[in-house]
Formats: sequence, C-alpha cells, structure tokens
Amino acid sequence: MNIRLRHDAIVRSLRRNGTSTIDALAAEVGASRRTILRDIGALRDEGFVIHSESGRGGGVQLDPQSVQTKARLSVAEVFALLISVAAMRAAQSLPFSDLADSGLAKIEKALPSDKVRDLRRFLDCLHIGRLSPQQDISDIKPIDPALLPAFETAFLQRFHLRFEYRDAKGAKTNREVEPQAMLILSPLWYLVAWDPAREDFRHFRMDRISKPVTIEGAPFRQRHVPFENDVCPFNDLPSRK
Amino acid sequence: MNIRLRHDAIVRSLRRNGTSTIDALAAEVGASRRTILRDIGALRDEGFVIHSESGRGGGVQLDPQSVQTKARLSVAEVFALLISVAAMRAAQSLPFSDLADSGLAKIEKALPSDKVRDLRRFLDCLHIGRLSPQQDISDIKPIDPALLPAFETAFLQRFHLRFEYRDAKGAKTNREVEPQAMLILSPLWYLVAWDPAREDFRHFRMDRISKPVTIEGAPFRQRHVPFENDVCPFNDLPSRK
DNA sequence: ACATTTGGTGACAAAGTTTGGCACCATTTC
DNA sequence: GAAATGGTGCCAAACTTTGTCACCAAATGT
Repeated sequence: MNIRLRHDAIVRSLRRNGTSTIDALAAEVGASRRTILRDIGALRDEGFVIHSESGRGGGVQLDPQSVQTKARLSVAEVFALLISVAAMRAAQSLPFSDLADSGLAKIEKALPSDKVRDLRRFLDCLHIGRLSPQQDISDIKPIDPALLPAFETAFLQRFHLRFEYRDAKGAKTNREVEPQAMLILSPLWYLVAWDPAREDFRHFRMDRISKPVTIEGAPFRQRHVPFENDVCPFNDLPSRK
Repeated sequence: MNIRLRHDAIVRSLRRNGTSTIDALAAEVGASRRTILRDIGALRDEGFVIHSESGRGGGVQLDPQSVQTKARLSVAEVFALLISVAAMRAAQSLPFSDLADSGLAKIEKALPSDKVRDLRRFLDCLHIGRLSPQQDISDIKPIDPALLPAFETAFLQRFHLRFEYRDAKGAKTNREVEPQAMLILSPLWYLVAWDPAREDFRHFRMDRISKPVTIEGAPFRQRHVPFENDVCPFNDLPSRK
C-alpha cells in the first residue's frame, strides 16, 4: 500500500474512532507497528495534532481541532475569496472574520510567490470606506464577474482600461482611463481612475461598467489618489496582520 | 532530490517561464529527460493542465487557468469563509462571488463528510434579506468573534443558548432561547430564536449579544420560522449550485 | 525529401527509499 | 512487578524511483 493512501487511512480511522492504538491501526491498515509509528511522526510533521498516552487504556488520538482539509484552488478563486472577506469587513459586519482571515493567510501561503506578489499589489489598490446614508442605491445591480480578468490585467500590468460607462441618468459614454484604485463603499464598488482626457480622477461605479478591454502599451504611472478621511487602505485594516 | 520537491520545482518553473522544453527542465531541476517526462505525466494525473507541442519551437506549457494551490484549513476557517461569501452575496455587492463560490465548493468537497453534514445543517439555518432603508444602523459595532463556538454548538446540537442582550435603549436583559436561524440583513446580523419565556420568536442583533453560553440538555425541537417575503434561505440563492 | 527538434513510450539494471523485524527504553495502570 | 502502551535505533529485505538506451510520432526548417 502506498504511503499517502496509508496516511489518509490512518487519519480517517482516527477521525472515525476518536482514539486507537498503534497495534490496532497496524492491523487495520495492514502495516507493521514500526511503520505506523513512523507514519504518525510524519503526520505530526505535516501539522496534524496527534495526542498519545502510554500505558493501559492509552493510545493515539487525533485532536478534533486539527481536522483539516486540503483543496486545490485556482488563483482567481483565492482572489475572489480575499475580496469577499474584504467586502465583508468593509460592511463592518464582522462576525468570524478573523477566522476567515486566518484561513486566507494559509491559502495565501500556499500560493506561488509570484502570484502572492500580484495579489498584494492588487490589495494595495483596494480601499474601504463607508457609504453616506443619503446615497441612493435603489438601482444597484450585480457586478458582472466577467469584468475580473480585464481589471486584474489592467491593475497588475498598469495597462489603460477602456470600457463603456452608464451614468446615473442612463447616458452611455466610452472611457479610456488609468486604473488607480478600487474603493468599496459596501454594497457599492467603485473603480477610481485617472482620466487622461479630463486630466482628473474619476469614480466609476462597478455595476455601471461594461465591455472592459485592456489597452496594451507603455504602463501608466501610479498616482497618489486623494481619498476622504474615513477611507482606509485594505492592507491597513486593524485585524489584517 | 525528492519527487515532491521536483514536482513543485517543475510547476514553479513553468509558471515563471510560461513555456519550456523537457530538456531545459531536466537541466534546470537536475534530473533526466525520462524522469521529467514521467513527472509531467504525474502532474497531469494530479489535475494540472499541461499543453505540449512537438517540433521546433514546441515545448510544454502550464495552462495558466490551471494554476492551483493547496491549503490545509480548519473547519472553523472554512465555516468563516462560507459565511463571508454569504454576507457578501447578502449585500448584493457581487463582483467575483461566483468564483468565490466555486472555490468554496472545492473546499467543501475536501472536507470530511461528517463536517459537511454539520456545515449544511448550519447553512440551512442561514437566511438572507435586505435591510429596509429607514433602519438606523448608526450604532453598529463589530461582532465579537468569540461568539462563534457557542453559536456553532447551540445550532448543531440544538442546545439552548443563554446570553446577555443589550436592547436599542441600552437596557440589559438575560435571555435563554432556542436558536432557530441566522438572518443577514447586511451589514446587520440577527439571531432568530424561540424565546420559551415569552412563547414567541425574537430577533437579536448579533452585535448586541454578549457572554453566550450553551446549556447542555435535551435538544429543543426545530420550528418553522415565519420570515418576510423577501428573505431567502442561503441554500436557495441563485448561483449556489 | 530529408534532417532536426521536439514530445512520448517501453525495458531494464542501478540507485535510493520504505518497510518489517528485533531489541530495547519510558511511562502508566492494574 | 507484570502488562499494556508509546517511542527509538539498527539493519537487511522488499519495493520504488531513476537514468540509460533504443525507438516512435509529430511538427518545422532547408
């Protein structure tokens, strides 16, 4: 029997039976006492918390707190999860968000380092504030998930972004801008960009943007975006260590 | 060099360089052509999508879509992530939430089955609605993450829950109730519970609850909770497949 | 047409890793 | 003190992985 399969079998058995002895495990998975002892050691090295007690009535026990799971996630999925937690924190509805954060930290750690760099660069652009109560949000629409790839590329490569924008009155314009930051005023999301045609910053509501296209070319320069006082960079949020 | 480390090295190299040849990889990681070919095969079996082309200018290429990551998460962390995404959807600020969802589906799949059962049972209790605009949320406070363990136990074991509640006027009362559902009216979270003393349902704002304690004993019975029309069970949300 | 560059497969012996058996130690409980 | 348990070191046997080599298939350049 393969070593990985055996490790899985041991973990499953410990989860099912709560507690067991080395000899019982050996009989169950069809390996020797010595091998099981080695496996237990390896599992502990992998991060499983396994208690053991000598003597009559003793045995090994898997700490239920350490019940863990492996999942293969695409970078885009990790990204989406991170933004979800950011949005949640933005809304200041924070139950359990520290736990979500610690889960994300682990996921982040497992990402390839170049992707982590990208992720951090994107998160540096993310800002969080609170919506003023008088803002009208009756016409809010779900944001098209198809926006993500173009936005990601535009932010990371510093490419210009062209899109169609529908303003509050429903009038449509075409824009070509330099994406500088994302602003979350939950439940609204804004793209904060430098509009070279107007030589000024503009806020664009994400749910009014459509047909985004990145324009490849010389990367634009990053600018200091003037934010209101109560807007906070995502990476400076209190519990994000 | 260890086989796992070599696999990691190959994936990293392909990610970094975009495309490469078998011979280049062999030189880079210090293994033979044959071994690299075997490794590529193994990686494909593991789920990596690796394109290959024969002939001059050919080579192997890791499909960037298939860039994946493994992470070990505790169940509580998965739980917190799930709730984050739920909250995000509740706020209807939905950019990228389908991606977050698909990430979570993978994580859920990797969980031990008994935990998935627990998770589903808890999610069955989760309901999502929209806050009426006239509701005053100026005094909202972050919710104490220490509430989670008691709530989880109370919901899963159907134990009574005792806590201190501070009402809108600041008056404190002690309650002992049967937790029936969680209601998210983002950014507010409510516990919907049956109050045996008053023989009726009560809504408790999570940020006004403190010192929760589960009371072990006979599990209470689940009741049908009367919700407003626009409140939707989390598991029935459109894109949660 | 043919040489060259590339991925891919099968076979087999050499190199390396894992396993089981054994002797032995430490701790706890009866 | 005997029995039941976890834990360690050692070594040869069993098993897996690796490199070499011969060879095939597909694409591309001359």
